[in-house]
Amino acid sequence: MTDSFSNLSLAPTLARAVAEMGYESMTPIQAQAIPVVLTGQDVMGAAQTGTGKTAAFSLPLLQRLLKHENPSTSPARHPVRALVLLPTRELADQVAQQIKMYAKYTQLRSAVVFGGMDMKPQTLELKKGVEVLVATPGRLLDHIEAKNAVLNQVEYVVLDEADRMLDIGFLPDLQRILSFLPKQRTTLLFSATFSPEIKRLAGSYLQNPITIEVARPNETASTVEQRFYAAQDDDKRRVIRKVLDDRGIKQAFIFVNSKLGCGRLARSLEREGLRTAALHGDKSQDERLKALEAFKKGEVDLLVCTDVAARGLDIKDVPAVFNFDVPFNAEDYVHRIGRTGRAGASGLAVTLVSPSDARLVGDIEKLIKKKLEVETLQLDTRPAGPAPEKWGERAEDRPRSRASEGRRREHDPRDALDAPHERRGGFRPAPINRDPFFQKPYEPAATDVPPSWEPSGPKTVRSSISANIKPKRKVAALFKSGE
DNA sequence: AAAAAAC
Repeated sequence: MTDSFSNLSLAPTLARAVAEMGYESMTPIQAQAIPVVLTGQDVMGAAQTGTGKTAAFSLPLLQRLLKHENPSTSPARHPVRALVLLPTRELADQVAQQIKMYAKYTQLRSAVVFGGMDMKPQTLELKKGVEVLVATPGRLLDHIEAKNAVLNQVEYVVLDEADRMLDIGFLPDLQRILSFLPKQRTTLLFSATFSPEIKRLAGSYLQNPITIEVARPNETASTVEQRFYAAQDDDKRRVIRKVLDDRGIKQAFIFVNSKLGCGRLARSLEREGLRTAALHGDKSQDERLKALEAFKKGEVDLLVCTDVAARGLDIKDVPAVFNFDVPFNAEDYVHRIGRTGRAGASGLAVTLVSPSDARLVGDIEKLIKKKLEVETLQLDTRPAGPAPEKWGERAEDRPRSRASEGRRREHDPRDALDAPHERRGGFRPAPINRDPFFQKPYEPAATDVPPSWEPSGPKTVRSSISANIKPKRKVAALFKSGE
């Protein structure tokens, strides 16, 4: 077997840990990346999540740390020799835990630092000395400024979820961190998606990189069944319930685009009797951890989350992912649905599409190079009542419909719980909410928008409609009367 | 149109 770990001649200490974890054969990304990383060359690696990416870079990295002692450091000191950067705290934690397991029988020490936790224990660990440091950017900069972390001996730097690390929100911090590292070093970049812009930008951080692509990048796992259902906002929860019922699905991730919407949707579902937890960046780290744990243990069935949970989280057996909101970036769609159908399991990804989302669906279609059909799911309990509300109206102005009557308040005091939990600011630049690497300016064609956005009449139900060509018009048409 | 990442 050529793809066996035993053919790698890993250090016995590493081989033992790998064997103990039950790994025998390598995944494709491991089989391709490990030999290259062992040579010390720069790597740009594209691989779906759930394909063993972490082992693909950490095993050869640990091997090199073991075999190639840095001559400029005395054995008594333990400078940081490898730095692994990730875009979310949960990911940093997860990757750090894996590295700890791989390094279990070596003398190499590792540590993880991220925000939302007390600095002191992290500082103590850093002062003891670690060879491998896993971190999120903000907290790492704190430790650098406090002189807790000295990075001038770093030989290897890994940017996981590299497309996110290189986007405008992270780039200033990342550049600052990189400015503390020696120029002479190995740089490894890994991501499930690589847009051409990111590839170009990444090139400026790499020296003669070897490109490794296992699954074609930006391609979604073939084990995931992808569905797009047209739904007005008020119907979305019922569509979710119906899909869960029809398919007998117990657990799911539900992605939304905003933190406020996350808390609200979680409470709505909870009120409807579903066991739900919310996960977003304004929750305390403790709440974030608890939400994730509760979902892993099966104490809650639905995890309503923002894109904080879109990348890399390795939770076994998530049978379904719902996109309550269509993601603003098509790349995020690929990452979100990557939460299901992991490691060869089958998964379901349902995206709920409202008329204004048509362009976003078109973007997704282009990215994954797959023809998408927006279907209408017949809701069993839908009363054959009056015409649906106008699309243009604000939800608050509309008469309350059906079951939500009297239950909803315009200002739920618990929304205050979703207020920023931690202070942000300081030297960070003002938030820029556009992402030039991913966003292309949208200029509607003359024919793109219907002349008048009429209130819709009785909704016609169609079995399916192709969003392949001019998706904006097609999907919008789905909501228009009598077409 | 948003989210993420620090005290």
